[in-house]
Amino acid sequence: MDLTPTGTVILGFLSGSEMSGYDIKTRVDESTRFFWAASYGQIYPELKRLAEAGLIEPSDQPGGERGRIAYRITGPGLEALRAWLLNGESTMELRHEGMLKLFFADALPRSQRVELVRAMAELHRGKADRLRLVHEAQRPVEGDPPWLAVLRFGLGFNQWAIEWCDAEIARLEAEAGDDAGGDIGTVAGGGAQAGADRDV
Amino acid sequence: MDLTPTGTVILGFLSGSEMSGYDIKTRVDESTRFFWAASYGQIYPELKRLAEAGLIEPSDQPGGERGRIAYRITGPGLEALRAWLLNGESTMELRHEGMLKLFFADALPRSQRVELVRAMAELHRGKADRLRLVHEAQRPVEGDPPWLAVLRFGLGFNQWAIEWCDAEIARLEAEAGDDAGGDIGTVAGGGAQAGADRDV
DNA sequence: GGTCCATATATCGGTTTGATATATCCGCCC
DNA sequence: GGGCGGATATATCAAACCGATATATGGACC
Repeated sequence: MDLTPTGTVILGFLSGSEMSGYDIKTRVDESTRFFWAASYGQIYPELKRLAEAGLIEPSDQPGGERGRIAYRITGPGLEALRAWLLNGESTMELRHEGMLKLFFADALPRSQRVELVRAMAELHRGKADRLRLVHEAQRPVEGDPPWLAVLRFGLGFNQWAIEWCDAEIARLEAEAGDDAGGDIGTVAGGGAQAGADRDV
Repeated sequence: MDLTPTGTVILGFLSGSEMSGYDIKTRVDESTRFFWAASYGQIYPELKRLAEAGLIEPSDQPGGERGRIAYRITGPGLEALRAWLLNGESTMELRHEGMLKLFFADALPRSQRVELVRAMAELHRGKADRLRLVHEAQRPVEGDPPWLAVLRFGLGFNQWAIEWCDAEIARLEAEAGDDAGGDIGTVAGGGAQAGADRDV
């Protein structure tokens, strides 16, 4: 049984406690969202598939609570989760629109490039703030659980990014000061040729 | 005319020089891939859409070179590119399987958690190495073009991540040394309950 | 009794991914 | 000159993913 990424998220959460699809989506949005998102459109079909495969099962809890179906993980489910945790694979994708813009920024006069970096800094500041809130909201726990490390990673990354942006802004402004008028004269049209042999 | 993300990548590259879909894909893979990927399945249909919208046009270069169709950006295309660059939006998505695993790692005995972090370190080391190669392959240019900043960002991020992993490994190992035998006794079964109120 | 919000499942169009099919051109070696 | 392999080039597909929204119920509050 090969797990889809969404499948691993579901099993992961269910390994903690019984949950409905709605619960899972809520928890994802307040936790893993920062490095792994999931939508209803993925979660509900995947719950059914996992149940069919016997990795999870609907918990028959008493009392008709609306249409709610809570699921719990089964033995094979736990096994599948552990197998995934230990399979040694580990992908990473970054999708960063600000970086993309910066990459193509030689179609832009120099004075406006710094704006792009400023917007990036703003973005990372926002993420860091939210993570800080989450961090402060934690009740203290003993033993430094794994998810706390993950939170530290998110916070650290965004702080690093903020510093990078600030340094870059400083560089750009210094540069603009250097080459006299470089920030007003370069502009449009030239941009179309300038990057012809761009090749990062 | 609202650009799709892939559309902006295409316009961005074409603002540098004429290219075919194949060229674009190749350039993406050796550059923007690190923070923005694109596949054939996106590029070719998007080229047609952009051409229909008049933002790019097939360049009628002499000599039948196979089925090759190179495109060049038009005036409206350049305008659209600039508008996108300046629209102030900037999303960022991280998809990090290693982090996801770490988040759910209390289903795992402590001794094995460190393996997850080691795998992450390996991943980032690989990315950093490749970026370093790209960096060294650059012919020197005057004036520090924007894409060089982007390269520095990628390199910096991965280096930061490596350091984070190394620190985390050290922490985990120290911890394992602390609570006597903590790395052999905890194990399976307990994991299923341990994370019940996980809430990053 | 009515209003509002949280809970809960379901679905949809559009985008992205990753792999693969198909075919041609070009250099190279025998 | 003939055949091989690799680079060039376009096209397509199933599966996954995303973001938004439709629909409906339960409970709280006034």
